[in-house]
Amino acid sequence: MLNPNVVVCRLRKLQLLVHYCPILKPKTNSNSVPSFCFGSASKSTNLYSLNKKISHLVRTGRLSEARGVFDNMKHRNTVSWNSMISGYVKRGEMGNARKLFDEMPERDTVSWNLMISGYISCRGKGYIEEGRNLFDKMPERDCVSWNTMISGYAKNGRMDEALRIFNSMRERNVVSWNAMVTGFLRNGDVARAIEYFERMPERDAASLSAFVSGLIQNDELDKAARVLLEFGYKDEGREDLVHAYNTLIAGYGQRGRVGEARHLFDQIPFYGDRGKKGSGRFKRNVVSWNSMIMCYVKAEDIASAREIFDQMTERDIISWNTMISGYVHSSNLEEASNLFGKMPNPDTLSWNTMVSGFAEIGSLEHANDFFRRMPQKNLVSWNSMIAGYEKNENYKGAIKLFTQMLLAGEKPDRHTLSSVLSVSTGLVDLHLGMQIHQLVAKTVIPDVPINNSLITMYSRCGAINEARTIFDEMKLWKDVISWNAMIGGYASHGFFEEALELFKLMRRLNVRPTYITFISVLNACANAGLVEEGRKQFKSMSSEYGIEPRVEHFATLVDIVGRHGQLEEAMDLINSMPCEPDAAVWGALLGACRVHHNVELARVAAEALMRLEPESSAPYVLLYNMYADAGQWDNAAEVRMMMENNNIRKQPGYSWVDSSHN
DNA sequence: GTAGGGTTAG
Repeated sequence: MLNPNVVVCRLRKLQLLVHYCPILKPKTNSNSVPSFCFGSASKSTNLYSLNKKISHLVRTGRLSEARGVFDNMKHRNTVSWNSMISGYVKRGEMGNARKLFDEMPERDTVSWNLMISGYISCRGKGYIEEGRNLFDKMPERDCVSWNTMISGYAKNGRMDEALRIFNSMRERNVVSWNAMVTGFLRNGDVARAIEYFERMPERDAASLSAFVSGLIQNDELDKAARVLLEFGYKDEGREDLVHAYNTLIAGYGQRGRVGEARHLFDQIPFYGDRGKKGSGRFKRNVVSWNSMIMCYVKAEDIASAREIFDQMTERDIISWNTMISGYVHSSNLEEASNLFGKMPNPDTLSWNTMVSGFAEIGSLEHANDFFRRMPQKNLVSWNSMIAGYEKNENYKGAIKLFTQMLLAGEKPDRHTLSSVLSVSTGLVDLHLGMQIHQLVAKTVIPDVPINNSLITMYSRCGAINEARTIFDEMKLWKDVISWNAMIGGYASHGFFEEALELFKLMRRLNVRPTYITFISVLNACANAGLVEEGRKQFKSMSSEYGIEPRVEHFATLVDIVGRHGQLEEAMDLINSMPCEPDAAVWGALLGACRVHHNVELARVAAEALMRLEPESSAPYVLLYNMYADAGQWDNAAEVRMMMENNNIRKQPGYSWVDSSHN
């Protein structure tokens, strides 16, 4: 067993570790530079190839290696500095970028633009202002600088500022217009996006695909389709017009409209033929095929997905990964493994798909095997494996891996933290949960799901006031899960009035309850002995909200009315059930019969239980005791005989029986 | 090496 105190102690240390050194110091690698001498003839070629090397390393995310090369260069030009700066900018390490920018001997337009872009695209205090500051100070601004400002403001939701920049530009190019259209769409202003799209003096393929993609993000799928039909031919034909079509195919797929996606996919060759001589020529590319696979995968039509996949003459890594994920999502890990074995160069994403696939179906050994063997892990790899342990209730494994992850220098994100919060909930370990809560506060901006996990954790651990604090702090940013977690927390900890009070508030605020809400509400009624209220809530479920009661709701209502002595009503309820009553339902009835000494009905309930759970001794024992209490010794003896005949041994504890009789 | 657009994993 894992000692919780040890875990807490270890976590506290690791927390400090994460807090004080979130990112490993860049390793400088002097061996990565060839040690031949730099003659004047080879100087420029060396400079060129080293610059290329830096940009390659930066592109592949190997920033510390790039820095190593950079530091060891004898001669650098502006491109060397700019490449290095771009690496830091891409990672959002503006401090490091700024240091280089300040140190570099000569800055060109690209250097300034890089810094401006880094600052203004960063969500963070003061960054946008600093970007603006540099923009204002910049000696010779080019079109890229202006466009950077537009898209930066747009990314941060400040379309008013973006517009001001746009309006003060003397010369705009197509990118300026595209950035405005994209900005409006990103901020949900479809009307103005349309206006600007129509006002554009010229449009290129990017204008069209950006517009289409933005419309789709705003759930304007049909508008997007119309735009494509209207402008798709007319516009100067560029091969990359297919981008826009690919977007729409994927958009259809995302919303389950596979038929339309397929239609568009099939039409592309015809669109391409329209302007056969000269313009308007484009054809399906690998992304079109991949998107089509994805559509079928989303629609859980794996056979069709495979058909597309098999028809492809050229596949890229995304084709393979999408197809594999299709098999993973349909729990066909055999075929997924088969494809994984066949694919040319599986990348981290491929490995992650396999890890999460096996974890999802509960094969932790296989998941772990893939996880251990993968050549390169990323945050998703760790998260998938940790989530796998958590979902399969291997909490010890989850915590162990989480610890290893922190030790490996990987910084947890909301996915990690949400998993380990669930671990705390599963272990009902308040101390662990509080530690994770602190980590949450330091690491992420809490969103609704994370707050919900916190509410669940605190309420499950009995810290109902802490749960309520989080709940109240969420203000308007609650969803139905938040309400369910809080109401459920109250109901399961004996705060029935609070549970029902909160439920009333929820209804007043027009939050639609779910079947889970009603389980808690009925539970509260049951435990508070509120018979009439219970009946009323049960009825309102279907009459007011159209939620058909499930077996859990019936079980609770049977418990409510049964315990109140309304055994006939309880039996009628069972007979009226649209689904098969389960052990919980019959158990509730049996418990009620015991309290109210109704041996006849008890026998019915007990026999049903014997059928449903042939191994369990509980119904026999209960029935025996009831007959004995009633002095019906013949019947009691009969039950004992049945027990012996069926080879049932008495075992302690029956969870479904009324707790007061346990 | 800098500005706008398409497909895959938790």
